[in-house]
Amino acid sequence: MTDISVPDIVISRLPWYLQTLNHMAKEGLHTVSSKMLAERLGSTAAQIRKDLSYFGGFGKQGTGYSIYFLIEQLQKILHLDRIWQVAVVGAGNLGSALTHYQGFASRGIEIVLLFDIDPKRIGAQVGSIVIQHIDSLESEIKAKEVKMAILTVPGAVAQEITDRLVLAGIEAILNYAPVTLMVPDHMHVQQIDPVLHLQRMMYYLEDD
Amino acid sequence: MTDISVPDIVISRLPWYLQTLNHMAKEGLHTVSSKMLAERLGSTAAQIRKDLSYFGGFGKQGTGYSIYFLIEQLQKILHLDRIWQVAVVGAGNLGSALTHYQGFASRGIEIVLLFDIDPKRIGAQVGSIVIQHIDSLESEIKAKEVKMAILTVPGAVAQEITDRLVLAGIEAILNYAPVTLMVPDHMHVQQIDPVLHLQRMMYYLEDD
DNA sequence: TCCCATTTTAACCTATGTTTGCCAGCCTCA
DNA sequence: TGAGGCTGGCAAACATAGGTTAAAATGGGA
Repeated sequence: MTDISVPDIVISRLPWYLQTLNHMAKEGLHTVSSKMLAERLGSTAAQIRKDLSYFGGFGKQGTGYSIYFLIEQLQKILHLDRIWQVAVVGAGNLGSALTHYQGFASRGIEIVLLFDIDPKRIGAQVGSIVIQHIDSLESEIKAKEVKMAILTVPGAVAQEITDRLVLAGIEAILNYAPVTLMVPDHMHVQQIDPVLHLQRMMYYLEDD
Repeated sequence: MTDISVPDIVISRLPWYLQTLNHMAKEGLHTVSSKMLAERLGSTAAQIRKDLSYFGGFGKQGTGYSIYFLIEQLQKILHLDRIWQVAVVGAGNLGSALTHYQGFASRGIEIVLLFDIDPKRIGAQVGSIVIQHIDSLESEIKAKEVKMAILTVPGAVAQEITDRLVLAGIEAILNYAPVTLMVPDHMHVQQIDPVLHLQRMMYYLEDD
């Protein structure tokens, strides 16, 4: 359910703050001012203060923010104080690469299911996960009560698979397929299409 | 150089429009109304009309937009009426998967360089590209006059590599590493971190 | 040929997001 | 212990983005 009281654009910046705060913590820092954080992020101090103030006063005047405390608070806000289980649909190059990705486990994300339609791939192991046939998508997702899915199937079948994910109880989809998915209102979708991101930047490049 | 006359948020939506228009063209449609396009995209008709009107009147009253003409115009605006050569830095799972990705060639993007630091990988072929040592990054990029790079190196070295890319003449970076890159003002960076996207959606999910 | 439904366009208005300015609290240093 | 410099939080001002409305153009059908 979408909490409209905090703008989505603010929510979208919180993981980004958190990422840098974690780096700072690793560097041994204990406190940070909004100004310092802004410089590191290429943002502004006012923006960071305003974003954080939606959730309460985390800072201390004259000092700044306790990095440890702020990380803890952001994790609570974003519901990161638990492990989130995620299903990957599509075990091609990209799906396999993502399943292998080290950055998930260290940040509270666990890939627990991996599906494909190609009989030659079924049963093969990617890391510690066995590739299952897409026929068991609904039953496995329901059994494990997985709420998030990563979609790395060809564009031609992405919508069809999405419909099945919705019926299986998935509530959030990270979509790598180059199509705009049509989903019910309660669903959350994030699009990751490298081509779209590159094209956006091409606009600003000189056309030699 | 950033053209401030058209908001970046508008630019960011154009590739998305283009993607769906291309799908519609493949389906055999010839014209589309802003209303129809909005329904397909989960956007609003007014927004689409307003976005397009920044660049001129592409539509016809009573009819809508010619899909073919609109695709052509958007391609011109985004500088897609040419092939863009891109370098990939980091030939791990993700870098290799991206280099293989079929969706680039069909949309005017050509991966022409692939770098890694691991001696065991140098010389290996990924598709039609040979992995080169990162020592030759600057010389190869300059020789080929490549302006865009995809970064799939570990977070720990991402900033260092970025600095080298900037000096080599790269102007736009698609960054898959889980760090916020610090770059000069004239550079364009797009961040693709699956964890950040997932975390953003976790906020909206019930914390069982 | 004329009328009506459709749809863009452009101007305007509303809502949303960002920045600024100010104040109060906190720390440091003399 | 007191003064001065930082710093977060808040509210108001400002800028930007989105939605609405009225007018004009188009095409189709009677």
